[in-house]
Amino acid sequence: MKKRSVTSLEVAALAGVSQSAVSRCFSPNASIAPKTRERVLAAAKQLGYRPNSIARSLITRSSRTIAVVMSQLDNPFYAQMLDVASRRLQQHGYHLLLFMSGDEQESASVMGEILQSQAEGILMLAAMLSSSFAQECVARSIPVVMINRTVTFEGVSQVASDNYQGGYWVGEFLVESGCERIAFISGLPESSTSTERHRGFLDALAFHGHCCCKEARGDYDFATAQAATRELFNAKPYPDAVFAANDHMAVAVMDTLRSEMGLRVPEDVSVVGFDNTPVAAWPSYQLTTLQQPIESMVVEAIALLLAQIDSGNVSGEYKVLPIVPILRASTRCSKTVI
Amino acid sequence: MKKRSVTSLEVAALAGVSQSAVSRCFSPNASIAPKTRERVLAAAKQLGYRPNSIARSLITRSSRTIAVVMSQLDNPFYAQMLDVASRRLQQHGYHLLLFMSGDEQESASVMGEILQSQAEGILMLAAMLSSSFAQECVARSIPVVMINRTVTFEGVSQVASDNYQGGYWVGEFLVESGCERIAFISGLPESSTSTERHRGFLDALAFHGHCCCKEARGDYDFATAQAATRELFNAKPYPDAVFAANDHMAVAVMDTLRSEMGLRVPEDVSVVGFDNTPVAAWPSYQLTTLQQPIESMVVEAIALLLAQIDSGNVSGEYKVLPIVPILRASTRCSKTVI
DNA sequence: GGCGTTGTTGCATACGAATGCAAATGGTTT
DNA sequence: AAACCATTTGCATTCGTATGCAACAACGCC
Repeated sequence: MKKRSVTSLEVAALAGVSQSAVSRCFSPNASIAPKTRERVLAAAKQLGYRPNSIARSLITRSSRTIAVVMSQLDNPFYAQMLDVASRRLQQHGYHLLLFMSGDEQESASVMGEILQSQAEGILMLAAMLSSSFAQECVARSIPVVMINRTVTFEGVSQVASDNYQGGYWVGEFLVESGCERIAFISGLPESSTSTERHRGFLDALAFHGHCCCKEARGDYDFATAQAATRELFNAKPYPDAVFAANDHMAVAVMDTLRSEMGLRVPEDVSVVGFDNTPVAAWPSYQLTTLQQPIESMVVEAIALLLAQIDSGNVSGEYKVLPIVPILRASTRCSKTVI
Repeated sequence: MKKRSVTSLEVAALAGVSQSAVSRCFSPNASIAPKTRERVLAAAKQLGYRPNSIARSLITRSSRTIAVVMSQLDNPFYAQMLDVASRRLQQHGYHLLLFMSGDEQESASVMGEILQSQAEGILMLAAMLSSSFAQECVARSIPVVMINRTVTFEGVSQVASDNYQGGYWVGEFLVESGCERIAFISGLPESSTSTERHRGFLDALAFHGHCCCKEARGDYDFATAQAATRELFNAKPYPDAVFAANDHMAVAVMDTLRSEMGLRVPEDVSVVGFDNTPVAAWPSYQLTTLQQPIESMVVEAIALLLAQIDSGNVSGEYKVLPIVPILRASTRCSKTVI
């Protein structure tokens, strides 16, 4: 059935050497005479030989593969992370096995696949990890790094941007720019990013003697944010500021305010988002938002993974990276902010 | 160094059977007594055994892996395709190995990696394939399917939406809605999607006795489209319609017209995009555009791949899927269009 | 009870490359 | 020419699982 591929043995025969010699030609630091090497490479080229990395993985017991688990790809923010992760892993000579995991049960089958696949590390991009699999990974000393999801399992590493600080900054900024009735639209309640932003935000308001006048729940997507906006603005007095837990929703808020409520941004309502996605910079929105250091987060996460793979022992580390406020025209500004 | 993982041999020892019996418990349709199976599964569970799919791949000579090559993930259109592809492959029991390939030289190293990885099929999402690698894939009977990139190599399959027809529709529609000075912003010149759209568009204009008043080049991204817009509108008489080769650019055009030129859409200028990305539906844009059947394209591409893998012989097939016009408020409409 | 039939099981081998070890090679020194 | 060393090479084994084949058991049938 399957077509036989060219093996090192055939190359060896053609070059008149042993299979070992062929192998040594394709592994760095191996002892091989330049002349032999040349002859072998010529034979390999002639036959179209490529080392079979599956066989190599089996004998060396290292797949040089990292599994990446994601829950959504429609958010450009995570798509960009995947982009960075992919290029970065390629640079380090690792392959990237991609898995999408939605509900609980799908997640179980995905984790099963990953464990069988002999991936050497797992990168979770905004995806959840069940406690039992976390344990199983630790038991097999497979490092796991979660990005933007907090979890309390022993041995699981985390990289996150400082969502609390970001939320705090928004609260403080809106108060200082003179907003009085400040509303919040959350993301998925189970996502720690949303809850952290929320907590920081409320703490800042409280510190300045304010409180959050209204809250609604979104799902990080356009439609729910639109519904949330209608809910927030269903009765006067309207909020004069809305903090949405991500840009995607903030943009939905702006669109809804303008097209359905006839309100202006920022004159009538200030809007703040989170993520600094490309859309936030578009002239139509000019959204004030917080930039997560996407690239650094991914780079840091991969560094953690590879370090743990190299050292051989998994350790639950926790990195928090600072967030940068991006001030644009979707918010009133009564004073200069650093 | 490497921690030894639990093998079928250890499970066999614990269950008091041979290694073969353990293997048979984990392969469907194998001959195994229910009682033995139960005993083995219990032992496997106790030890935390998972079959090593690398060893399995080596002996069965099938990796059950598809390599996906992309050039960009910042375009949500392709991110969505990847999403669909991933879930679909998972359903079929295949793994997805992701590669990003930018320039020529990177592409060569990526293709080398793929060939070594023993992937059973290659899906190119808007990425280019060099002639030599196409040949090498055919020689190894590895099926290759390209989505939205045309290529003339023997044995390489293609799935595309009917870009020509889409472009034709736009040309016809703009003429019929009374536009007089119709401009075009292209995508990357080497992408067949852009050239096909362009060709259909020009043919339609010509058929109706019009021509394209001005053209500019974009790169499918926001910034270049903005530059292109400035170029198109640097002198009067302004175009009264712009067809951008994708939504991303169309949105950039609208933003630039509104914020920099003080022009209204669609009163002063009609704008048409391509792709029907989520942004196109946002209230601020209400972009008339053409919807590519993303899901069908990917599903079709994967069906082609798997069929060729099963049958064992690669064949260069070519599928064109119809495109659906989505009429929104970014264009004037002087007559009812189907 | 002997025989054929069906269903299970274990043995042995294969997949393709990496690598420890010993043998062989080649060059240099005494 | 012998002895020595450094380098290169081949042999044999290994990784963990699948599978053809033969042995075997259980069972019903004549």
